[in-house]
Amino acid sequence: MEDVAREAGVSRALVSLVMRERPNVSEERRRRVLDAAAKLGYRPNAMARSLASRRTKTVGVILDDLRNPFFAEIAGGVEELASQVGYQLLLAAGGRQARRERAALGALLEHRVSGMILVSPRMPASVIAAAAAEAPLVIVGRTVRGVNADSVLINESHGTELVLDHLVGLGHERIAHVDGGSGAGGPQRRSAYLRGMRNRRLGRHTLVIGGDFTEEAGVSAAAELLRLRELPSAVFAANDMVAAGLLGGFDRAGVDVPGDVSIVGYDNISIAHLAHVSLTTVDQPRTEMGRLALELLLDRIDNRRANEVRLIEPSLVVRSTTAPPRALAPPSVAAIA
Amino acid sequence: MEDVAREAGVSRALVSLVMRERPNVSEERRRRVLDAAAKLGYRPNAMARSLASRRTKTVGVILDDLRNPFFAEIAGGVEELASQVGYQLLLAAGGRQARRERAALGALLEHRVSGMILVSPRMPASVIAAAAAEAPLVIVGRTVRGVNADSVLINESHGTELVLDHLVGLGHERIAHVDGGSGAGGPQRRSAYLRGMRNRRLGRHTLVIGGDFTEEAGVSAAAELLRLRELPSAVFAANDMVAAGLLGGFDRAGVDVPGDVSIVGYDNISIAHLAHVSLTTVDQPRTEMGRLALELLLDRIDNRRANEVRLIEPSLVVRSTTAPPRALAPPSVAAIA
DNA sequence: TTGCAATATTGTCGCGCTCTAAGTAAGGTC
DNA sequence: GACCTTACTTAGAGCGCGACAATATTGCAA
Repeated sequence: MEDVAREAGVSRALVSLVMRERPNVSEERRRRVLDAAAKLGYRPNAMARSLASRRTKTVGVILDDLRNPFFAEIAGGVEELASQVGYQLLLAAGGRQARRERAALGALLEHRVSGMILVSPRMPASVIAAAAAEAPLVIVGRTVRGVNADSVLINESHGTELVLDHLVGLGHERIAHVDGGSGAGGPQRRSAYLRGMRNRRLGRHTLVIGGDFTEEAGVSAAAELLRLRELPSAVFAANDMVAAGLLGGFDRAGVDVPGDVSIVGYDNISIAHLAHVSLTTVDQPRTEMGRLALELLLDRIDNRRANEVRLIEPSLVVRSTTAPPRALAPPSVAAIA
Repeated sequence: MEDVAREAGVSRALVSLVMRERPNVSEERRRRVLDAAAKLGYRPNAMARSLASRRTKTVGVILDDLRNPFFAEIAGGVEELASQVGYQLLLAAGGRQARRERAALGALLEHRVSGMILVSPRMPASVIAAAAAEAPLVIVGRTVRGVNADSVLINESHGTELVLDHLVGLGHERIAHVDGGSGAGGPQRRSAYLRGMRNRRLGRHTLVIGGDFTEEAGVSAAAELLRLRELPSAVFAANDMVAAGLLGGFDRAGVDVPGDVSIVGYDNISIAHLAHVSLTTVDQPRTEMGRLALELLLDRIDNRRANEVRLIEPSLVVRSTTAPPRALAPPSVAAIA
């Protein structure tokens, strides 16, 4: 900085003012300083700047795994806004392990991030509460009671209701659910399914197949369903990967979708709309969720104190894996023949 | 740090030694210091540490877009290794725009990252060369001549050869290519296709449809192909998204895949293996690419100077979108009837 | 003329650490 | 008893800035 000042023939303080883009610097000096900086290849040191100003222009994001498109897209939303407002992104993955998440959390706090976004954290609430005391926090996809943080939540029960409304509207009664296990949204979707079935007086048709959020779970769920005396007329999968597994499993077994059985997924991942899949599913605006999370975080960095909870409303995307059940379907070509 | 030292009844220097996990500190003192730190909620300040030590434990990654699984998976590979070796990840997306990439580059350099990984950068070579002078650099998916950096490259022409071998082996001659535009690997695949066709004396069947790496490009390519007097017997798509678009477009037009036309993709994105897609495609080990890029970078940070180029060999994954062309296929059921 | 805002300078402190150099104290070794 | 080595302390400099505060220097209007 000294050198730049000398080169430009100005004071060190003025260089600092120019670098921070402060007002009240004449255009002429600004140019001289910038030219000198360019000539000398000077680049302000973000570390020194943060140390002196006690502010960093970085936010931390902790998520499960970048290779899961759901998380990657949320991170993409955060990144997009961050780069627009001049923030850097410090990213860490916890790999579904609370231990690794805590390590990542610690590292981000050592970097004195301005704030953090935790996406579906697995850590105990106490750890999150402690973190909230050290940096502004926004939590995505999980509720943590009594923590000073904002939340971005998906209205899982609404999403599930949309699915049930759609299927019941088509005439389905025997609607099974393939579970997502303990992953983000899994338990909520499951319990919303159970509740929704009861409320529709379909409790007797309730059927939950255990699983997780993988395609393999869908494949084995299909196998399990095929072993039943009678196939349900519709299956609500915990997410699209499971639905894809179901599709594959049924396809190989010669079961027609949606003729013999309707399938609904959850997430609307990019594959869902492909013609060969064309999966009816519940859409969640992931990029917007990331964006919103950072918006809330930036507000909070600017000293807003209220704990906001933003409920994201999912929507149903009807494609071609759902149809009325066999009994109610219009006579098929085979029947006519 | 002062406070921790006082609390633990030791000197400030010792606290520093403990925090840096240096040897020659007795277990007893180490415990006392760590306990005191925990009690006071002390956390070393990474900024101050970097400033004083002139080293940061952070690496920067610049990629196109996190919402593109290809990039997200590479980033995932980088992240995985980074967290294992105690490095932080500073991530920035360039959104396919050289301007934004340069801004991200500048920001990362201001943060004095230990090194950077550029994934398919769009920036001019001169900018990259300048960056290489400021920080260790590894470039993924692009060759930049005369730059002091390591590279991780995919052997695109080998991948393309695998595709052509496969299709020609099945008996195809009229093999069209849907282009990927100027994106990463696009031009290479295109020219490898042209060369490969010529070498196989199929130059007269060469047909390139313009496109980019999107599904929409695939859909409109399908439409364009359908307007021809005669459909090619096979189509080599620039990537899986394009292939998916082709599948959709052909499906809606009643064209049978692989009966009427075979389709090969490129990338082996997660959807490719789904039963309802089951796309024959070229696989690239993305996570390993990310991991390898960081390995090279860490070597380079430790002062290795040679410019290494690692060529990643893709492999062909044959699924069900490819078959012998109609003329050579065994008589169909319809023909028998 | 006085006044005053915008512009610029000078200088000093301190952010929270690392690093070096030099020293002390204890125990172990020959 | 001289000499290590290991464990620790003391002291200070300095990393590259930002944040003042105090002071000039300029126009330009009242």
